Amino acid sequence: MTVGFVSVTHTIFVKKYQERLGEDFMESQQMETMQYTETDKITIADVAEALGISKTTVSRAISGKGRIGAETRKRVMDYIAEKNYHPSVVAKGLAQSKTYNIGWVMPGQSGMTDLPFFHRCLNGINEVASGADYDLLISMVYDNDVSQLARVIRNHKVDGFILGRTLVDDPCVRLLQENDIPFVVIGSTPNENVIQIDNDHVSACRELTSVLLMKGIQKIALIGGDSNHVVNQTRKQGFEEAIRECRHLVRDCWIYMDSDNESTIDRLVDEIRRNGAECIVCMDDKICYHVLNKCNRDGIQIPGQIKIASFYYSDLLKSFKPAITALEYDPKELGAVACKMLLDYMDGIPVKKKIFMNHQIALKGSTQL
Amino acid sequence: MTVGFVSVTHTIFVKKYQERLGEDFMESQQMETMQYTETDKITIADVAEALGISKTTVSRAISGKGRIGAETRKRVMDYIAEKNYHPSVVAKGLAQSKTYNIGWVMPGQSGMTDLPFFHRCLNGINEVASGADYDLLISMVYDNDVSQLARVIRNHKVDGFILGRTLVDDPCVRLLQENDIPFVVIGSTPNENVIQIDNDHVSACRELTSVLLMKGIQKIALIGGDSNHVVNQTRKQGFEEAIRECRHLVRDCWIYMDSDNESTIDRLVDEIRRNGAECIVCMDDKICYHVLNKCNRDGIQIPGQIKIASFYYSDLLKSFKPAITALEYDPKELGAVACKMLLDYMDGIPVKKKIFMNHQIALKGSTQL
DNA sequence: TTGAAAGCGCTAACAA
DNA sequence: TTGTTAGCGCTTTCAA
Repeated sequence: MTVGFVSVTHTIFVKKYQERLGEDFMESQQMETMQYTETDKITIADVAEALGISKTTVSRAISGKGRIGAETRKRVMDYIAEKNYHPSVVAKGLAQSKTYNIGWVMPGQSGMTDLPFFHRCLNGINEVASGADYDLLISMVYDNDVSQLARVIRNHKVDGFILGRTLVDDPCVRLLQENDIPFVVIGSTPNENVIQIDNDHVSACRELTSVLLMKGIQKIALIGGDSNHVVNQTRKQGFEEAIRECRHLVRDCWIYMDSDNESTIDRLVDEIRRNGAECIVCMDDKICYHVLNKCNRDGIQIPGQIKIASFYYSDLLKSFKPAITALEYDPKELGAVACKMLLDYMDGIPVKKKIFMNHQIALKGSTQL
Repeated sequence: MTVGFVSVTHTIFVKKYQERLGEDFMESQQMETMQYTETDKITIADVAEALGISKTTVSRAISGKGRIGAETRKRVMDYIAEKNYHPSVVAKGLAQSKTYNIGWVMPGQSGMTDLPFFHRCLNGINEVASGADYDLLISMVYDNDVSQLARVIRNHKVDGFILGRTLVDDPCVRLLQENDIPFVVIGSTPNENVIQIDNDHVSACRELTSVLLMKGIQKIALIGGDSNHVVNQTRKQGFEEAIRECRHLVRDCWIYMDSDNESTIDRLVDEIRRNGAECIVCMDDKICYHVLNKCNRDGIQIPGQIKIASFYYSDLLKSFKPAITALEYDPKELGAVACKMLLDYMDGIPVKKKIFMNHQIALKGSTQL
């Protein structure tokens, strides 16, 4: 074993789970085992028989659909409460040609920054879905590999989908449209005929940028991420609109897209400072995070030597001092509305094609004059 | 509108989605709407009829179970390929009293640090689950509110569960055991009769700590998180075992548990330095992250003035210089093995009660002498 | 107000 | 090798 910068592998890390669970591996593990045996459940037929009534009546009592005598209803409800009976949603679904599942599509290779957003969306989605007795089924897509999504579709496991993110030319959207499956996307897509729920990035970014300019910042730079993501396009647009509207206030303006990796950002911060910009606007929390780290490392004072703002706030930025001026959204609401829309749409209710959510501009110390 | 440290709310942020989707809100949005109409799908009966054979035969051709003539089989396969027919897993499940779903239980209030771990687990789980034509159903639990889990259970929507995390006295574990549902946990629990897949935190932490001591560190401090989490207990144990085994090398040793919030950590770092410790061992990535930030802010040199190691490595620590000495695990493998175990267990195959995964110790610059 | 019967799309004895 | 029949657990006409 050596020490220092050398990585020491204590135990080998290479076996795949197929081999892992082979004889050798199992032998080396603790020996005690467990074995499962089924226990059987009570059905609607059992309830009907016990009460001396028909399955239909029981069904009616539970679902509340159709006429039924108040007394009969009470007998059924009391009995099932006592026996702790709960109907099988799967069987109900089969009879109604529904699954009571909705598919949640998210990237398989998400990183530290997207995950909290998705997770908050999920909280909102889950809240309204479970309220309608729907559950969420995960399908992960890897870049352009939509085979997992395709599996869920052809297996008829869900009634509709919610996409957590969209690309400019999104293969999931195409697949879903070809198969004529109901879906909504969180985010925006140029694709027509897609139900979209999004923050109003254009307005939000325009507003924040305008505020900065009106505060007196004359030289401003934007560092943006992957221009293949729709959200980055719209943020860029908002920034540009503000610049145009306030052009009398602007002396210099720089825009760098596709710059969301650390080394590029480090380089850009240097360049931007050389150019004499007063403020760096970061297109998202991750970019901002790297910019802030770069400034910290180099001892660049914020807001003294450079002002910083972000078009997206997240926990990543939470522990920086001074606090960061940023746009704030509510992903949980986004998810909740998306799910409600999908549910309505699946019920045949006409829904709007595009819904914009509200935002907040939080001006903090990082842009103080 | 004011500027500076004041938070400015541009658009109101308070309406709940119920209201949001009410008349007023809808009116203010873009008017174009969409409406969904069902299209119907082909079934096994259609295939059978078209081919002039029975449903059973078709079923046999597809499932591969039971004897069937090679030619008949080919006719069926060709026809369904042509018609792009795929059997309904839901109907199949009903007939077999299975759902082909497995429940994925994760905390609803997860933060930046747990999420990447869960997500990687999910990648592994998903890989083996979909290989067996199973899908993942999300159930979120909020602290001790397990009502979402209870819903999924009583609706009979899954065949088994995987828990992404366990608490010392976990209400999910209790609920699942009471209902006699198959499940496995990722992580460890003192609870007997629970199938557990975990990293061997005790050994790993013992090994890393020993290495540090053998390198010549004599005064060492541990900052640990919530002692209600099993994983934190086991990490503490590993640390203590190493201290005991190497007591001839140790001059001073401090252990602080339940210290995973920023302000506590800031205070502890000060205290630990006053005590003259040479090395801070952080129980997880989040704690380490805060320690590193504190050191950066205060200009404390690493490893010159203090050495830092972490019992858990994650992307959070990626961009620090020097690189951080840490234990490295493979969450995807953890998930994959967990899922395989669950599947076996549900099939009635005896499985080991406890599986330990391997780890790596990566010695980097942050602990260099 | 209640029930009988058919059916959702598939599997699994049991026969042939 | 193939088909008949009876479910899986629920809903939904249609009659009574």
